[in-house]
Amino acid sequence: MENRDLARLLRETADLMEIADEDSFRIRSYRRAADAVETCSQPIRILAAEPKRLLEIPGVGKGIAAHLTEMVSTGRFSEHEKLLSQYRPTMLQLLQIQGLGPKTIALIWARHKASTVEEVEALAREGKLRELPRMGEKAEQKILKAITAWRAMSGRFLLEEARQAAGQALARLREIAEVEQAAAAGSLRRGKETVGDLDLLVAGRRLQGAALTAAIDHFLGFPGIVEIYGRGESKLSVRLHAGLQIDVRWLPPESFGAGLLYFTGSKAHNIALRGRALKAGLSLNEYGLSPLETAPPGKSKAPVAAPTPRTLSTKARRPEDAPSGGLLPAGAAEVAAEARIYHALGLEWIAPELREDAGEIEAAATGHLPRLVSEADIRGDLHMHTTASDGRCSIEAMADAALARGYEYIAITDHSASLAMVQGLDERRMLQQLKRIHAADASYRQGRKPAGGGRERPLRILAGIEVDILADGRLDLADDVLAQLDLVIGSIHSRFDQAPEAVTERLLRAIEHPALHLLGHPSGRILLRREPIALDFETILSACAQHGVTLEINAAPDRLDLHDRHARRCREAGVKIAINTDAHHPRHLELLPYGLAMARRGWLEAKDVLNTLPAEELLTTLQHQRRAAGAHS
DNA sequence: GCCGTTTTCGGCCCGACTGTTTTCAGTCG
Repeated sequence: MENRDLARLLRETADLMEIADEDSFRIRSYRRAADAVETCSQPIRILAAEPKRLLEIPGVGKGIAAHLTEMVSTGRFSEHEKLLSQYRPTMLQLLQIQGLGPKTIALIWARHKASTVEEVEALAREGKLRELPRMGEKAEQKILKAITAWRAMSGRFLLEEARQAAGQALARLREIAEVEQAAAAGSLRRGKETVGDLDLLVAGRRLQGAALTAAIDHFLGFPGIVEIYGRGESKLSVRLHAGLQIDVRWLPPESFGAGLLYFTGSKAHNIALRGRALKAGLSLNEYGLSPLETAPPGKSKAPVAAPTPRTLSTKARRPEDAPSGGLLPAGAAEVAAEARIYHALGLEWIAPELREDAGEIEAAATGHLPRLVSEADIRGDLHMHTTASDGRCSIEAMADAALARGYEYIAITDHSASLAMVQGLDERRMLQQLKRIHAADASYRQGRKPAGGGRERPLRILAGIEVDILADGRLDLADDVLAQLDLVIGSIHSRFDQAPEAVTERLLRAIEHPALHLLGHPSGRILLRREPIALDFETILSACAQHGVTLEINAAPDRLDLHDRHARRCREAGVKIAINTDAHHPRHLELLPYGLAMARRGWLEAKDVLNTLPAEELLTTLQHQRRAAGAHS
């Protein structure tokens, strides 16, 4: 059992304990232990050989250590099984439905013996839920709506989960000597925020006959595989225990570029490309680009070896400029293979994130593709938490991590008091925190050596806060304190189930506040559990333009709450975007590629992004922004 | 459950918000 499996079992047990109405502190211990196990740098199954070493993990005591030892040695967890026999595994799904909590689930189970989404849905439709205490027609409707939203999300996986699985599966494939090329295609490569299944492509000259059979057998030894859907001439289809489907296809080496292009999609992009090929008398499929059957006599049917058209030769992007921001670093050879096809169609190579038939083909034909923002453009992170609220580490630890990444600045933005669960900062504690940030800034701006080596560099540490936007649009921290901060992020932390008009109104009032710099959760869309709310985004956008407020792309994989089409509208409206990781731990800075993927899908260039500015320019911009807003109000 | 300790128990996780109330339970972050 890997750490992630152990953490999952602990979390599921905690969820079931909640339904069983057990002690909340005990439940919290299970969740904390799950976090600790998941982030533990060493495999628990190794540590478990010496039980003392398990106790060294913070959050793991005698009780949890015994549970871990049981899981590692027997592959089972008796406490988990006991709760499951008492309740039902499907209740874990019910917990994912917005508005359905452990108490309600326990009540529905006690009264109706209903434990599946379908059963609860039926009860709601029959008007039977309203008969339960403290439930009414409104609550029933809300649950039905939440079930619809849940259905839309289920069966899809967060980009992060898919990328991890793809990384492991690709590593397995690359162990095979005959595999010369291997890459992930599909929506993962396009950087979509959720992924339905994985498409992996492999190619090798000797990958046929007995060698192919042996290669497939080797891949089937991949530990996560629980089911084989199909094993055919050109494709293998399996399912992992988490439910994710992986399709592996093998292609002739000369078709690898065409295959990558074809299986990366999107469907709309492929259709448009094929149309363009047809007009040029060519046929495009997953094996290559070739002259049409009906082509004029004399033309061979051999695949077109496509030279770069002269008209594009000066503008064509070098493939190495292109790879997608680090999320899935594509090999230069693979990109070059794709580029040959694009060039043969009179197009520049198009970054996978843009392939939606949303104007990218026209732009590629005329040399007007955006120069997409990339990891190297980002100079700092403007949204970070520390132990002052729910972060795990000190200001200095976060600063060191930023320094190691080569950043020029960071902003420390802990939660404000309304987020009581994490002991958010009230005015008094914010002022104390401000002193600490100023002290750290004074020290780091003199220059520090990054932990991993390298020359001494200065780092600016900005003082900020993530304030809560209350239901009436007020910010939950006094104006005189807000005025002392470099950066104020406003986020909504409660009641996303308000009517969209009410949430829009709430955001508009916050945008008008002279101290607000950045709007978090700007589209009311937290990926993990919700469908987008139908906010009046255009009105929000023009208010941001008027008041100089920047919108945030939150790179945490379960956030990404600014949709790519919103990002693109920001660009058109001249409203800046900040791409932040919302880091609660130094490691979270590595999540930047997820935010970048969203930004790139929204066609953003470096100039559209606030945190590509050099430190001094950024500070000036933030100060100016406050003055402009102040003048307005 | 874990943690810390003036060591074996007491503290840890609470405010905003809604829908159902007629004073508050349940959910969320």
